[in-house]
Amino acid sequence: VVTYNSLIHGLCKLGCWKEALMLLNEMVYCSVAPSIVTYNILIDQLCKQGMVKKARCYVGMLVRRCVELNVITYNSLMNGYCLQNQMNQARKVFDAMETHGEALELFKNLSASGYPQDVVTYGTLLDGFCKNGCVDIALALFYEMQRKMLKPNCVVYNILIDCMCKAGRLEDAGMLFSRLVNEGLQPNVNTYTIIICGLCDKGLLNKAYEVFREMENFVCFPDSASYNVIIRGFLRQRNLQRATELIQEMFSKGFSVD
RNA sequence: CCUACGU
Repeated sequence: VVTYNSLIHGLCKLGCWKEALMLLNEMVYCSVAPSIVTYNILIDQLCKQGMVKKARCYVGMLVRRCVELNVITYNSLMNGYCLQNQMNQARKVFDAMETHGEALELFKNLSASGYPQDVVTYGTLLDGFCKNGCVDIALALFYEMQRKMLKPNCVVYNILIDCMCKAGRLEDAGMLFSRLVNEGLQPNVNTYTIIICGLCDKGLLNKAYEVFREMENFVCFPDSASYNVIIRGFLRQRNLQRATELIQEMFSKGFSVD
């Protein structure tokens, strides 16, 4: 099953749906039962490729066949709606996941109740609202998850920090960063890249460069995205000197420029 | 072997 799942995952990512479905048929033929992971891969990839409608139908079909789904299935579907900016639909999936199944009928036969929202559920919805410019709703969710005793992780903080940076609210981003550290969490490469990006967008390249150089002291080594972000920043300021220097540096580390 | 974050 694991081998089939990996192959199906790869084919779906490449958009080779025909081949993926042939493999699915083949596994049934070889009496290898598809698992929940197999279904989740199909649903997630349909969603990521803009076919939420199909994903939704597929979930409906699995439910009718009494296949046991899980929180990942619904997180994927919810993410699909977020990616289409269909936040009302995303919210409906979210509500349908409420532990105490009354919300069940809000989303016709989704049968999502009893799969309590987890940190990823919140992170997904938060990100959806942030990307749709609903910062306040996102923040409300951030507080709501804590009331529900779900500890925001680094990804959740990154989502909010990115949102603040993109809104030009660097002070708020900074406060969230402090909070992340105060909670005993470790910022990761994404955290720093997000902040560097925010500083670059504000034209604060010296500060951005400082963060870029200091992140290594916190065991976060700049990756290809970090380099690309700061190089773009310097190019925008016409600092070809610094940009060239960094391009060479990233090349020497085996990264490539976008 | 599957789900949320940075260009």
